[in-house]
Amino acid sequence: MADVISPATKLAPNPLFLRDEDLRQGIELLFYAYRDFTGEPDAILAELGLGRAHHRAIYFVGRHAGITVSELLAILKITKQSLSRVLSQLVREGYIQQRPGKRDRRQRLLELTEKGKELERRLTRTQRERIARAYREAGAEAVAGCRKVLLGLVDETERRKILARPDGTTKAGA
Amino acid sequence: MADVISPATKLAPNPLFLRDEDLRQGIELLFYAYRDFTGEPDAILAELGLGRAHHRAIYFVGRHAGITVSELLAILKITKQSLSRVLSQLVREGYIQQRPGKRDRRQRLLELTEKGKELERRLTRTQRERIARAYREAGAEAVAGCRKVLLGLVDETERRKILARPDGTTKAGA
DNA sequence: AAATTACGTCAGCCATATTGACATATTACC
DNA sequence: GGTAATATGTCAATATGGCTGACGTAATTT
Repeated sequence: MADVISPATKLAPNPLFLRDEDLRQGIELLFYAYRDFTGEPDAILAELGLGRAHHRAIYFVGRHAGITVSELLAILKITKQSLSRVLSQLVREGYIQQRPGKRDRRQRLLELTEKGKELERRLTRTQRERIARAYREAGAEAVAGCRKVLLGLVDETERRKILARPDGTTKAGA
Repeated sequence: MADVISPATKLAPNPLFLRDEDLRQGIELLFYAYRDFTGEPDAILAELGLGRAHHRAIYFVGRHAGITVSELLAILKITKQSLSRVLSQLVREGYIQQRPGKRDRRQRLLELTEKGKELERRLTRTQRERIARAYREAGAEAVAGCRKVLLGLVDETERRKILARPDGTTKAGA
């Protein structure tokens, strides 16, 4: 039960659901799901001259109003230069608003403007509906299973953060 | 039961697992899982001067030996110009081999060389291990649920193709 | 006063995608 | 046999979203 994955072999007669074929199906399913999951918002964004990166920023700023730049960087795992470009465009075009932190005035706490919230809702709606449909069709039990598995795919160090994060929505820092 | 998603409202007292909060968790989980799922192979690829796009091509050519260019395009959903660059590099560097179709000699059937197979195994191994661990920890039932949900996220027209695809591995065309 | 932190920015590079136009070989059809 | 359609490739231009490295500034910490 310890060596469920026989290294570098396709013919491993693995027990259960851990056969090479099943794992490959998992890899592919994740690819297809992600591919189609991002398709609809991408189309909306393209009209506005924005890209997927903007969506991610808008999404997480909406989710954690008052988030700092470095916290956002930690979530997105990109460099500050990359984020900076995205963020400054969103500020320039009035989707996101910055205000200095109260406790630490070096910080620039981020929040969505009304325009930003509107776009966030519009973008997220398509994904929420897609997920809701999938959830509904699969049933509560399957959903619980899905969450378990997906969480297991995340780097271990990140897992705690994610579990700690939800509900900690209103972190108005100033 | 029909309008489980009340449009543009956060406070919808939805039944079950379909509350806004749950759906958002789903969105995020997918983001985190995908982010970390692609991290390891990306590092290997970077050393070789390749990118994620090369991985995808290698993966699916490995999975469907003898696949045609247009079939591969249909899976990846990118333009042929994009694929062309990736593919010609992989051929040039000896990871992928082309041979004309037997029945239709316009086709260039794709298959991995030994070098390509080696790289494919190396890349896929990290993902397979990650999935295997997640599966093992979550249990068979959760895995089944996960598959159901992820499949539900895929565009409907694609779903059939995916279900039809697995096992149809050996499509040696020439 | 000096070091560190939070953030921004400039410059340049690379990978991955796009569209549009055109070329070639092959097959299919009338 | 000639024309149309198909499978593939290619050239050129463009955009996006990452990256590294270096430097700057304001605020906080020590």
